[in-house]
Amino acid sequence: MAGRSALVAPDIRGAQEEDPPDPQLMRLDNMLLAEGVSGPEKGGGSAAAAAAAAAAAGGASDNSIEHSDYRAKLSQIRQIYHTELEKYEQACNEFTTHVMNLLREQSRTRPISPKEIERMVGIIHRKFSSIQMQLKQSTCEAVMILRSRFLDARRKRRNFSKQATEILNEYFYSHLSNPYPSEEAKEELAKKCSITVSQVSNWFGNKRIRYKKNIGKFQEEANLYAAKTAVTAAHAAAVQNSQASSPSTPNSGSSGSFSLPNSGDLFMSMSTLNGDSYPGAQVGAGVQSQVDTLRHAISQTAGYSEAMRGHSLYSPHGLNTNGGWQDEPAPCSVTSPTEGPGSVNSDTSN
DNA sequence: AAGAATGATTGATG
DNA sequence: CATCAATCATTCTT
Repeated sequence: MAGRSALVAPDIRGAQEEDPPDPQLMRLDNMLLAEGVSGPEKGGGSAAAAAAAAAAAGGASDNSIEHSDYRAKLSQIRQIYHTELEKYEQACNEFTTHVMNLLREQSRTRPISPKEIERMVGIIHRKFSSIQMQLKQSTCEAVMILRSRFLDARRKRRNFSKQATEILNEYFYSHLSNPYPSEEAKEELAKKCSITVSQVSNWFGNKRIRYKKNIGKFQEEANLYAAKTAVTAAHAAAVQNSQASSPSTPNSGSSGSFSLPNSGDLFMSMSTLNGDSYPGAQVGAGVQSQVDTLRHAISQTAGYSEAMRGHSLYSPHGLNTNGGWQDEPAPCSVTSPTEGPGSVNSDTSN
């Protein structure tokens, strides 16, 4: 950061930057330079740059909006700074000439030595340069505040777009048994949602915690997204039997649409349905994942009754009662939600 | 305006 | 280093 302090402030136009090595002033100048406030004039491009950034953003608007906003504010500060500085210089010069004229007039009636004049001018300049220093200081302060307000992304955060949250939720609920996307998956999601990878990580971190915190709140969302992904995957199949699995009116928690007497039984029936819909052939891993999501939807809905209300012993999927997802033992093991917390691996599927 | 939702940060932990 | 848990600060919803 202290790289280009080479030609710093030998003179800034007015050039009454004092000879005394004032470290404070040096620091202020350095910072203003580094921040681009007192740097090269940079054309009149403040608005142009902001507009270009905003225009070029197009799809990736999340990051550049903050930046353009920040830059706009910064250029505003810069403008004020330059205006004030110029004003001060002008005032200084005017005042100096004024005093000089006065002295010259007085020199007729009084002998005034040039030393005295010099001293007067020096006093005036010192006075004005102290004012300049105040200006610089306040400008630095403003820049610091601006930085802390805009570069600290915690402030002025923007919610992700609806589409992005949908994509993230789809991934989360379709990988509910192990919602830990790999780096590649994170990159993919980031690209799809036009957010950064760390944002994806943040989102998953928050989601995991908050899902685990109270699963009840996420019930409808869970089976909604699970069903949605399942339908999306096997779109042709679900059309015919829309009565059975349509989540179009599942509101207000009443388990009417999804009420099922025996979870295992319904799971089986759904499975058969799924397999049936797919005309044989490619019944590979793809169908498996669909079954997975469907199973999640079903089990979630099934466990809605009151298992997790008072007692938090309802642990769906790999979710451990102690917390933490803990690797799912088998890719295909069905953890029936109606069972007690004791038996986790009910392997016998019938 | 109050409270919920939400994205980001921080400190602890293994 | 990634994750969890708590917390902050903003935005959305009522």
